[in-house]
Amino acid sequence: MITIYDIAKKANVSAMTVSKVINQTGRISSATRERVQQVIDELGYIPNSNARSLVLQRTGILSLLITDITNPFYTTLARGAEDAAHERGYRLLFANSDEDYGKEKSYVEALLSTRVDGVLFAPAGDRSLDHLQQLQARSIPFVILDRTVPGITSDVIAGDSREGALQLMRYLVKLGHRRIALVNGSPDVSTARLREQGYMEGLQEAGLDADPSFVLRTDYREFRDEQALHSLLDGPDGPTAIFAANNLVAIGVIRILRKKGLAVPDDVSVVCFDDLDAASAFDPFLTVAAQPAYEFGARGMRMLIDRIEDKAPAEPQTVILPSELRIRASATSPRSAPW
Amino acid sequence: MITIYDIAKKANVSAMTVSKVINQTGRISSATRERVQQVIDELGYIPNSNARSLVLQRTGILSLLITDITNPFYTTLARGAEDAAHERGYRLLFANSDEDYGKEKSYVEALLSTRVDGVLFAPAGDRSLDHLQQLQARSIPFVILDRTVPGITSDVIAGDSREGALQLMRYLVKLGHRRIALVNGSPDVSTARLREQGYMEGLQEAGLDADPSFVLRTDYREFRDEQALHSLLDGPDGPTAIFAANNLVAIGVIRILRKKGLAVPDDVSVVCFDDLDAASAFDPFLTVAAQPAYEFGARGMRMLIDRIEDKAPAEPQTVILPSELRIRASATSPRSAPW
DNA sequence: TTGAAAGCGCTAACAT
DNA sequence: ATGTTAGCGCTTTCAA
Repeated sequence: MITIYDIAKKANVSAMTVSKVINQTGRISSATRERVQQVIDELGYIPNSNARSLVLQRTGILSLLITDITNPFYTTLARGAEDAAHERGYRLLFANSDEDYGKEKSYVEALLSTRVDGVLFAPAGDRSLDHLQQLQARSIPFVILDRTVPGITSDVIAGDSREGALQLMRYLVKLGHRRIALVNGSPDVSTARLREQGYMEGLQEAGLDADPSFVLRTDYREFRDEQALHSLLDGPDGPTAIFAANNLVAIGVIRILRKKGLAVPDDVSVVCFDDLDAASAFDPFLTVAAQPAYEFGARGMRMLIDRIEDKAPAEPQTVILPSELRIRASATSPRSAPW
Repeated sequence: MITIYDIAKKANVSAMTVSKVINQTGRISSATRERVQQVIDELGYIPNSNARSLVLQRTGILSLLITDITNPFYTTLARGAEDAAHERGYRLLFANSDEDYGKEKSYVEALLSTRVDGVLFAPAGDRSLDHLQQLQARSIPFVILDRTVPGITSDVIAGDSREGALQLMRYLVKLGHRRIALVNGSPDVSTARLREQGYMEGLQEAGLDADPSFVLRTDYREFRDEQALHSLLDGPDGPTAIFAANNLVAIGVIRILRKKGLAVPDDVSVVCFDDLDAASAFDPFLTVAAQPAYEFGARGMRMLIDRIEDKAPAEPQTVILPSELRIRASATSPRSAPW
C-alpha cells in the first residue's frame, strides 16, 4: 500500500509537509505544494482514513439506521439523508434493522466500533432504549427519526401521527363510514400508539363507539395474518372501512381482501399512512396521509450535522413534519351510506 | 474514550492479554479470560475498529455501489446484498451514484480511503472503466453487478438483457404488434445495448423493418422527455406498442401517454424490464421481463466474499441470471390486429 | 500462559 | 516554510 511516506520520499519533503498539502493546513510554498501535489496525482495516492480517524478522533462517517429497506418511505428518507450528508462532506453508513431489536443491537455495536461521528436513528421501538443509551453513554450525537422512545431526550424529526390519523378518520366519517377498523403496528412503537389515539379521537368526534374487536395490532411490515383479518370482517357487522397503520400494512390488507373476493373500495374502503413510491404513482390508488419522507431524511441529517459541528442550539430540538391527506380511489362512501 | 489499556489495567493484565481474549487467539487461562471478559462487559468496552484495521490491513467493511436508490430493482438488490454480508460477518457501506459518473468517482475515492475489503459495483456505464481500474490497481476485489464494462475482466453477476428483450418482443409480436418502438437507456450502458440488440432480433425474427425513428435513447431514470415521445407517436404510422428499457422508463412513458390522452394498453401497449416493488404488487399492471433482484445482490455478495476469502476459483466467474416474462395488463393486441 | 516492544499510517505540537 | 517527535488504539512478533 502506498503511504504518505512514499509521497514524501519521492517529493523530497517530510511526511508532515505532504500532510499539510493534503489538508491545506499550515504554510507551504506554492512551489513545494505543486511538486507534492504532482507526486500525489502521479502515484494516485489516497490517504488512509482509518489512520486519520485514529489521530483526529473523528471519522467523517455518519450512520443511518432505518427499520425497513423495503418500505418506500424509508428508501426515500434514505435518499434525503444521503443527499444532505454528501452536501456537507460526510460519508454515510447505512444499516437496516428490519424492525428487529437483535439486528438493531448488532448494528449499533458495529457503528460504535467504527466510531461514527453521529447517527440518524429510526428506532425499531421502545426497546431501542438500551441502544440509544449506549450512544448517549459515549456522547455520540444522534437524531431520532420518525418514532420517539420514552426515556430518551434528544433531537427528533417526527411526523404528526395523531393528527394524520385524525384526518384520515374524519375523511372516512365524512364519506359515511360508521364501522371503521384499525389494523395497527405494534403498541411498542410510538407512531402506532399515536395513530391509535387519532383513531380513537376520530371515533369520539363522530360519536361512534370504540369496538375493541375492531382493532388489530401487528407490526409495520406487510400484513399477512389472513385469519385475523377474516375474523375481523366476518359476521353481520363487519367494518365498511379499514384504517391501515402504514402503506405496507395496507397492501397486505388489500391483498387479503381481494383473495377473499372483496373489492376495494366497493366492498371495503382502505386508507393508510405513508405514500407509495414513484413506481405506483402513475396509477395512484391508495388514499393516504402522506408524510414528507425525503424531508425526514434531509432535515434530520442537517440537524445531526449541525449538532455535531456545534451549530445547533444546546437544547434538543423537535421538528414535527405534518402529513398531507391525498384522496384517491381506495376509499368511497359505503354501500349503506346514510344518504 | 475507553481503550484496551483501561481494560488491561482494571483486570491487572497486559493489553496483549485483553486482545487475546477479544480475538480468541493464543492461549489464555480460563480464569484470566473470565476476569477480563467481566471487565469488558462491565465497562461496555467496544474495540476501535479503525485502530484494528490499521494493523490488520483489513476493515471488515464491504461497499455496495448502486446507481439508483429510487429504483426498486436496486433496493431489492441492496436487501439481498445486506443479508448476505451480515450472514458472513461483514458490514456494508452503501453508496448511490445516481447514474452520475462524478458522484461515482467521489464514492470510489471515499471507499478507497476507507480501505474497504471489497466492492459490489453496479457501474453507471462504460465510463466507469477508470474507477474500476483504480480498484484493480490497488488489488481491491470487486464483483460487477448488472452491467458489464468493456475493458474490465472480473467476476460478474448480470441478467440476460438480450434474451429478456427478445422474450418481450416475441410476446408483443404474438399479440399482433408490427410497429414497436423502443425507449432505451443510454448506449453507454451495456444492458441498454443488449436490450436494443434483443429488440432488433425480435424485429428481424418477425420480418419487420427496423425504423430508426422508432428508437429513443435516454437514461434509465424516470423518463420525462414529452417532446421526444410526442414526435415518436404523432403521425399516421406511430407505434402500437412501446418497449421501455426499464421500469422507471416505463412509468415515465405511461405517465406521458396518459397526459396526452392515450390509454394503456387500449391505445398503446407498454412492456419493460424489471418488476416494480411490493407496493405495486397488489395490482400488478405492467407486463415485464422480471429480473431476480434479490438474487443479484445476495449471490453477488457471496461471490465477492468468496473472492476475498480466497474461496473462489482463480478465473473470474460470470453468472447470468435469467429474467422471467410476467404477463399482465399493460399490453394487449393492437386495435388493428390482423385477425 | 503472559507481556514488552515495535509499528500500522497519519497529524498535532513543537522545534528549527 | 519545513521537519522532528510522539502518540492515536490496536496486534504481531518474540521473549520470558
